[in-house]
Amino acid sequence: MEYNFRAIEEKWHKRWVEQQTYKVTEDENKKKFYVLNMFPYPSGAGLHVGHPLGYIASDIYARFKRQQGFNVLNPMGYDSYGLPAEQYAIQTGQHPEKTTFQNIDRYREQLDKIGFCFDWDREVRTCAPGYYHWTQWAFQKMFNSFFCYTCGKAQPIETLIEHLNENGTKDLNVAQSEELTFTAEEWNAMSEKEQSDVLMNYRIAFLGETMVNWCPKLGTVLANDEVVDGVSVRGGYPVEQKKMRQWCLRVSAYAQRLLDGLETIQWSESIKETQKNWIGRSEGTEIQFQIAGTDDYFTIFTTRADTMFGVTFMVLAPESELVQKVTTADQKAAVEEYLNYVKSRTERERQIDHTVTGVFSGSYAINPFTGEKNPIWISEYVLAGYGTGAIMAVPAHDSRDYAFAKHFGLPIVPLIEGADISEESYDAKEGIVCNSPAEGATPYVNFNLNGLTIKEAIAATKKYVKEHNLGRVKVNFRLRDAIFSRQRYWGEPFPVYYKNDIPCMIPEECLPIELPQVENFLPTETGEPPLGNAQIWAWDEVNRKVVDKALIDGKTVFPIELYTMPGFAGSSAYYLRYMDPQNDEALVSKKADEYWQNVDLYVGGSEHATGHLIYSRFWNKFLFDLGVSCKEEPFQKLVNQGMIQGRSNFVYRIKDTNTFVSLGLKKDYDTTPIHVDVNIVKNDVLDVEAFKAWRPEYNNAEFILEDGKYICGWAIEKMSKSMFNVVNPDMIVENFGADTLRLYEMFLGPVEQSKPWDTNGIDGCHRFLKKLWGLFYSRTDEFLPKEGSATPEELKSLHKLIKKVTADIENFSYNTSISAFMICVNELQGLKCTNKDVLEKLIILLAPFAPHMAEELWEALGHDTTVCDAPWPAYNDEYLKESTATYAVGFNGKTRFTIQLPADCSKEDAEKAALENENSAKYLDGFVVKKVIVVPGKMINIVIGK
RNA sequence: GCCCAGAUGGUGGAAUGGUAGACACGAGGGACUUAAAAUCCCUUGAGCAGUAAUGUUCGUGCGGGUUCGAGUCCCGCUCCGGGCACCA
Repeated sequence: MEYNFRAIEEKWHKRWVEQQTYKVTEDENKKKFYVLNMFPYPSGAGLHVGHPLGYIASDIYARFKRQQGFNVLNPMGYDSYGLPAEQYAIQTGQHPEKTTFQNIDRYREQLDKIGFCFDWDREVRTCAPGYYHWTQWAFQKMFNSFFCYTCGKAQPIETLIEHLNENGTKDLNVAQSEELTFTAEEWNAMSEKEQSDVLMNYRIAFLGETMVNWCPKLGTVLANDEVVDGVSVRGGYPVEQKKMRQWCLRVSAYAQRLLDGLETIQWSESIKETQKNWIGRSEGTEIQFQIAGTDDYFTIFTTRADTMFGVTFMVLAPESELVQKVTTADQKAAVEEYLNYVKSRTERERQIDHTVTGVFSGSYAINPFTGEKNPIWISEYVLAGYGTGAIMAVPAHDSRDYAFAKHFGLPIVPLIEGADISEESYDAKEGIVCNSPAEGATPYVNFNLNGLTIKEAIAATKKYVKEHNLGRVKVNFRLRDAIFSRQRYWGEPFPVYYKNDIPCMIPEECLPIELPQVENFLPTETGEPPLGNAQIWAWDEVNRKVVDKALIDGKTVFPIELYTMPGFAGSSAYYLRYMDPQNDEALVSKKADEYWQNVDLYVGGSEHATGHLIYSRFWNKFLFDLGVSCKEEPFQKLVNQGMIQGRSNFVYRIKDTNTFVSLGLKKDYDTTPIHVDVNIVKNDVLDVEAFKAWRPEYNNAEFILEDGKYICGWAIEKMSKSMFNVVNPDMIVENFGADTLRLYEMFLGPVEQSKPWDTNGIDGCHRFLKKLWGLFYSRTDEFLPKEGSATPEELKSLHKLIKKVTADIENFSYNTSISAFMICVNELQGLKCTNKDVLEKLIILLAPFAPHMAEELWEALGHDTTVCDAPWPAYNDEYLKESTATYAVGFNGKTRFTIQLPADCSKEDAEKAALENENSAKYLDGFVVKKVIVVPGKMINIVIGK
C-alpha cells in the first residue's frame, strides 16, 4: 500500500478536532509543563517556511513531554494590535479590523495543515476586548504604583502619598523622573493639580514630558527598541527627537532586577549579553564641583574616580540646564552660536559624525581634590540624557576627552606609570597610578594614590569622596523608560479621562473600554491621534459609561485619552492569559497561575531581545510584586530559533537580448543576472517552459543550454517576495505532506542556527517516511507486523534509537535524531524486521516528529487511543552491549590498523593483543615501546621511540 | 572602539580530547522498465603509487602551544554574523 499522506493527514486533522485530543485542563495529579511560542503578528503575507520552524521545534518538545507523562500546555494566539497590522491595513486601503481578522483566518488555515498540538480553546487575540481588558487593568495598576528602592519592589501609590503627607520627600528612596525636594507642609499646601503632577514623578505608568522618538511618516512616537540607526524598524522612516508629553513606563526602576534575573534563567549567552548591554549598568561616583566665584555646585558622573588628578577641563551637554548659568557675558555670543549649530543637527548626523566641536563657557569649576580651576566647556559629545549631563574630562585616559583636548589645545596630564599618551589616550583600566600631587601640594587634602592599581585607586577615591561628603557612589543604567503611547488607531485605548487636565482612571469595574469605531483611522504627520475622530469618546462619570463627546461639560462628562498603547502592551503578559483565557474576573486566577507557574520553554526569534523580552520580563516582575504572578521570571528557558534565509535562483540574460545563458557558459558573455521564481526551478535546473509562461516578456525567450539543461545560479538572501525566493509551507504540505515538512524543517540543521531554505533536500525526508511505511505495509497491501520475539539485532537497533532520540530531544538536536531514525529504519529494513513490539516502539518515538503517520500506524496496530498518550519508552543498555569492539591501533598518535577484540576486553589484554598483532611488527622494528595508552572499546595508541 | 557567537567536502550538516566528514542532498555508475516515474545497489574530501585488491601523503579559516593523540583545550591573528556605542 502506498503512503497516502493526503488522506492520512486529512483524516487525523478531523479526528483530533472531534476528539479534542489537544485540549488541556489543570490536573493536580500530573506535573505541568508549559511550552510557548512567540505568538505571530498576522501580517498580510501569510506564513513562509521560516515561520513554522520554531513552532515545529516546540511542538516536538511538547509532544515528547506529553508522552513522558507531563500535562503540557502548548497554546497559540495572535499579536494582533499594533503597527505591523495597521500598516498592512493602510497599505491595502482597508480597515485594520477587517484585515486583521482575514489574516488571522489565513494563518490559522496554514497552521492547521502542519499538525500542531495547540489547544485552540485557549487562543488569545490581543485586539479582543476580553483580552485587552487585562492590558488596561495592568496599566491602571502601574499608574497606581511606585517603585520603592528600599524594599526593592512596586508599592501602592497610597503608601507614597502617606509618606509625603507626613515627611515630604525626606528619607524617600524611590524611583523617580527627577529628584524633587519638598516638605510635608509644602506637599499639603499643593493644589490637586500640583499634587497630581508631583505624583507623576513617581508612578510606574506616568505622563512625562520627555524627548521622544517622533516618526512623522508613521505619525507616532516610538520606543527606543523600535528605532535603529535613526530610522524606524518598521518601514525604515526617519525619526526625530521631539519633546512631547507621553505616557511612559518606569522600566528603569526595574533595571537591577532585570539584570539580576538573567542569572536565574536558561537563556542563550548572546541574548543575555544583549540584554545586559541594553540595560547598561555602570557603577561609578557622582562628584560635586563648585563653579568658581559662586556658591553653586554641579554634579558629574564618572566610573574613573581614580583620575581626579588628571582632570584638566569640564564639559556640559549643550542641553544641560547649567549652560545658561555658567555662560559668561563675553562668551554669550559664542555659546549661542554653538547651541544653534547643535540644534541644526539631526539625531542621525550626531550619531554618525563625531567631529570634535565645542565652545568655552567662560566659567571655571574647582576640583574638590586639588582646588585647581578647570575651564567649563560645552560640547555635544556629552549627552544630556545620561548621568548628570556633565563630565570631568581626563584627556590622558579617555579617548574622547583626548580628541577634544588636542583639538582645543587643552593640557593633558597622564596618571598611569609608563602610559604613552603622545599619540592617543591610555583608556585601559590596567596599570599603576602615579602623578598624585605631593603631600601639601594642594590646599585641600593629603590624598595620594601613587603605587595603587587602578581598581584600588577607584575604591580609595570612592571611600574618600564618601567620607568627605564630596559626592556619592552611584549606579547608572542605560536602560530608558519605555514610551507607552502611540498616536495611532489600532491599539488598546487608555482607560484614562481628563478632569481639569488631571488624568483620572476609569473605574476598574467599567473595564474594558473598547476601541471606538472611526471612519478615518489614518495617522497624521502632525501627531493628532486618529481617536480624535471618534464621536463617542467621552467619559460620563455619573452614568459610568462612554458617551458622545458633544456632551462634554467639564463637570460630569470628560474627554478620554486619545492615544493608544504600543504593540508591546498586548504581548507583555499573554503567557499568563493562556493559563486562564476566558476568565472575566481576573487576568489569571490564583489557581491557574499556581498550577502553570511560568513558561518552561519559550521559543522565538532573537530579534525581540531588547523589545518584547525586556518588556514582558518587566511587566511580569511588576505583576509578581502585585502578587498576581507567582514567578518573578516569565520564561525559564528560552530557545531562539535561527532565521530561515531564502535561496534565490538567477538566470543570466545576455545584455540587450532576450537570450538567457546557462550558468556554466555565462563567462563567455556579458550578462545581467535576474532573479527567477524558485518555484519554477528544481535542483537549480530551470523549467524553461514555465519560465516562458512566468512573465509575458519572456514569452519568446531563447536559451543557451549546457548538457541540454538550463542551470541557474543561486545566492543566499533574505526570504522575500522581491527576490522570488519565498517558499510557502502549504505548497510543501500539498506535495510532500505535513510530516515531511516537519521532518525536513528540523533536518535542515540545529534549530538555533540561521540557515537557508533549500527545497532540494526534502526528497530525503520524504523517502525516509515512505521507507518507514514500507516496514508496515508490503506493496501488496499486506500488514507486516507480527507477534513474536524480537531478535537481538532488532532490539539493538531500536534501543540505540531510543537512547539517541531521548537525549537529542532534550538538547533540541532534532536534526541528529532524524538521522538516527533514518539509520534505524535502514537497519530494520535490512533485517527484514516484522516484529510488532519493535515496530510499535518505533512509532511511539516517531509520534512527536511525524504525528499523522504515527497515529495512522498506531491505529493499524490495533490501538484505539491516541499515540500522543503512548508512554515514551525507556532504553535498555543490555541490548546495546557489543560482543566485540573495534580498536584502532596507532603508533605515536597515527592510526595504522584496526583489530577486533571482545567488548569486555581488559586494558592489559588489549595492550597485549595490539603488541602481538602481526601488523605491529613492521612498526615496532628498530624501535622500543615507551608507553601504551588504551581507550576501552576504541583505541590503542603505542608510543614508540629509538 | 567594547562585548557575544561562529568558520569542517560541491551543498545542508555529524563528531563526551580517541579511526574527521555520521545522516541527507547533489553528482557519477549500475539493476529493473518499451520508456519515464518510482524503487534498489555501488562510488563520491584532495593528492600520489598501483591493472587491481590496496598502500600512502595531505586535509576541520591562519600562525603558534599543551598532549602519546586536537575540529574539540590554551595563546595570538584573519574573515563573516549579531549586540552595544561620543554612555564618561
